[in-house]
Formats: sequence, C-alpha cells, structure tokens
Amino acid sequence: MARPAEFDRRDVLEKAMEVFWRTGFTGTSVTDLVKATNLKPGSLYGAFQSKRGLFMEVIDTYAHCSLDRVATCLSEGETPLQAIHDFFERFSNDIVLDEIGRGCLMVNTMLELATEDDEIRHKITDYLLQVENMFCSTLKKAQDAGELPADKDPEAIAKFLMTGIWGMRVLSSTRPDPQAYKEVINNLLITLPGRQH
Amino acid sequence: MARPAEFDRRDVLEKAMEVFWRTGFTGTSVTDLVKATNLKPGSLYGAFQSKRGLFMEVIDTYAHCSLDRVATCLSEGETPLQAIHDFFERFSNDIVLDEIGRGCLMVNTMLELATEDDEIRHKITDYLLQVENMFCSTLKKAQDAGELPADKDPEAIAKFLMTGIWGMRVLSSTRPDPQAYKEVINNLLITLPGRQH
DNA sequence: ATATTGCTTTATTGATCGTTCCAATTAGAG
DNA sequence: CTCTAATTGGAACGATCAATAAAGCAATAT
Repeated sequence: MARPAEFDRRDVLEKAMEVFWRTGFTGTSVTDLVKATNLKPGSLYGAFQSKRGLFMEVIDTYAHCSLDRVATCLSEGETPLQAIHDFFERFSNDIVLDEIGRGCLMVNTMLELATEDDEIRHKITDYLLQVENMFCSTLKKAQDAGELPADKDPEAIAKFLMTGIWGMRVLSSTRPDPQAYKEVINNLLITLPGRQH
Repeated sequence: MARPAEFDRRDVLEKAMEVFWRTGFTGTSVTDLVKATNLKPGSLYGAFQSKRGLFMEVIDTYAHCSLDRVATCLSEGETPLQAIHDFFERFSNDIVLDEIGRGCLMVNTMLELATEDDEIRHKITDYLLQVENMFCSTLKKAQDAGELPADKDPEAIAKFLMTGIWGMRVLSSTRPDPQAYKEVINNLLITLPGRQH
C-alpha cells in the first residue's frame, strides 16, 4: 500500500559490514556508512533506526553466516576428528588470505565494546559459545566413535581450541609469516590423536 | 628559567591509561582525558602535543612496565621450565582479578587500530615480539639444561604460548568461570614436560 | 482518479569532536 | 626588581558527530 524500498537489505548489510569490520563501531561514522551503502541518512535511519541498530543487524548477519560455515565444515569431515583437523586447515588458509589482517568481526567487537556494553558482550559471548558447542559435540562424537580417548575432556578441549582460534586472530593482526599459523595449529592439535600437518 | 609544571607526568599517564584501557583510543574523548587527569586542555596539549601523542606515551609506558614484569617473573623461577609454569600461574591469577575484563591494552589496541594505522601496528608487534623472545630464550635455557627435549622447537613453542596468552585475553572478555583459565593453561602446557596444575 | 502510505532526498539540527588561542600566573635568571 | 619563558585556566575554534525535519515522489488500495 506504500512505496517499496529501492535498496536490497542484504546488500546494504554487506556493505556496512565491510566498513565496521575494517574500522570498528566507534571508528565508523554515519557518513562512512552513507558513502559505503549509497543510502541517504533518512533511508538508513528508516531501515535500521540508528547506527547501533544497523551494527546490531550486521553482527547478527555475520554470526549467522559464520555459524553456518563452521557447522558445514564440521559435518563434512570423513570422521569427527578428521573434521576438526580439516577445520583448522581451512581456517589457516582463510586467515592467510585476509591480507589486511582485519581478523574476526566478533572478536574485534568483543574487545572494542565488551567492557562498556553488556548487551553486545552477551550477544557475542552467546555466539562464541555456540561455536564452542559445535566443537564440543564433534569431540564427543569422536569419543563415541573411539577416535578420541575416553579420558579426555571434550568441554575443556573445545574451550582450548576456541582460545587457540582467538589467539590466531590476534596473531593475524601482526601480519606474520603464513607458516606461523601452521606451527601454532600443530601445537594446538597435539592434544588430539590423528594425522599431523 | 621558566614555570615548572604542577602535575606529575607519570601520574597523568597512569590516569590516562585507565581511561584508554577501558574505552579504547577512538572511544576516549579529550574531555574524558581532561576529567580523568584534572589537566586543562592547554596543559595536556602542552605536555603531549595531541591526543595521539598522549596515547603513544601511554602505550610506551604500558609496554615498558609489562616487559619488566614478564622479565622478572621468568628470571625468578627455580628452573627455566618452572619459570614458565610460574608465569602462567601468575597470569591466571591476574586475569581473574581483572573483573571488568578489560584485558591487555596492547592486544585491545592492536585489534582496534592495527588495520588502519601502520605506526601503531609496528610498535605493538615489536612489543609482542619482545615478550615472545623472552619465552623463546627461556625455552632455550630449558633445553640447554636438559629440562626440555632437544627435538622441540623453542621458537614454535614460544609463538604457541603467545597465541595462548592472546586467546585467554579474549576469553577473559567473555567473563568466564575462573576455572576455565586453569583448564586452558593445562592444555597449553601439555607441550612442555613438568608438573601439571 | 484519488487518497494513503512510506521511501527518497536535501538541508539542517544541537552536541560533541580534537585542537588552539590567550590572558593571567608563576617560577628562575640577570 | 625586571625580563624571560613556560604553565595554567578557560573560552572558543571550525569540523564532524549521530540523528531528524520536511518536502517531494512512487506505488498500491479503493
């Protein structure tokens, strides 16, 4: 019964994500977003209420997309344990391709805003826990299949792997020799049986 | 030959550090700094040239202080390997006390600014490498003393330990159960011989 | 055909940003 | 005491911040 929007919402979110990812929430101005999305301020505010509202939806989009990728990767492995090895193989490749070292939007946002913003901290912690739970259930499957010794603690290992991922996100911002990721992953996966890289 | 400043430079740096630490560089306004330091804008700019100049000196102060702490800790151990275990014991205790989860100023700044600011990225990377080198030389001492098997790669392990530290900085921003740190450290130090926690 | 609804556009809002200016002040040097 | 030089307090700078007002426009429903 009224005029339909001319822009594609997913497209706008993608463009906004690029900017937020590179310069953070505080470091991104509405002017930056207007330039990146080609929307006028009025349209932006009509669609997302505020800079923060847009950011929140960007975060949600990113989380949804990331969780899908992890779930797919972990389900495609020949065996549960092999899936985890495959994940880190892919993770290492992806992180090398990120030449400007922008890292992970969730981790970046966590460190930028979590001390002062409870809503964002909870949202991101929730996301990180979901990823961790995927690793945990994969490790439990590995245990059920006899791939992983029964005396190992899947929850502790999952937390440990997450910490390794986060650490490598920081490592990537130092723009290290790509070989460094391989060495870190080697040590990270020493806890697990299976082929070495 | 002229009027001496009334404020204590170290004191001002400490106050400014608290603010930058909690809210980041971009998230901190000069007004915030004026309130925290009780200096008027004129005095602040007279002493530090710019908001960025003040931040740079804060970073340097933090780096110097941190490097001292790590060096002391690593040199006080009964043996090189024990020193590393001790470090992580202390690290775990410190991180639990940081209840608001502000983490490490260097890591926070790295993720906030490294993509856009080469000078800061180089400065912080340099600092991180210095810490890493302390671990590396401690590991080599452990090897010389026969504490650490000769087939281990001290450089790779040092990088791995650094990644663990960074990962736990992110972990701390999720405000986890303190026990989580212990479990992560257990897995982290599995690579090394010596007493388990 | 017309009224209604909501998107687009442009200009602009008050607030805050980092920074500078300046007069008053305070010390040491001659 | 006087001159010099730097600090101090505070007002003020232009620029930019996030957000909005208002007018025009487009599409549907009646």
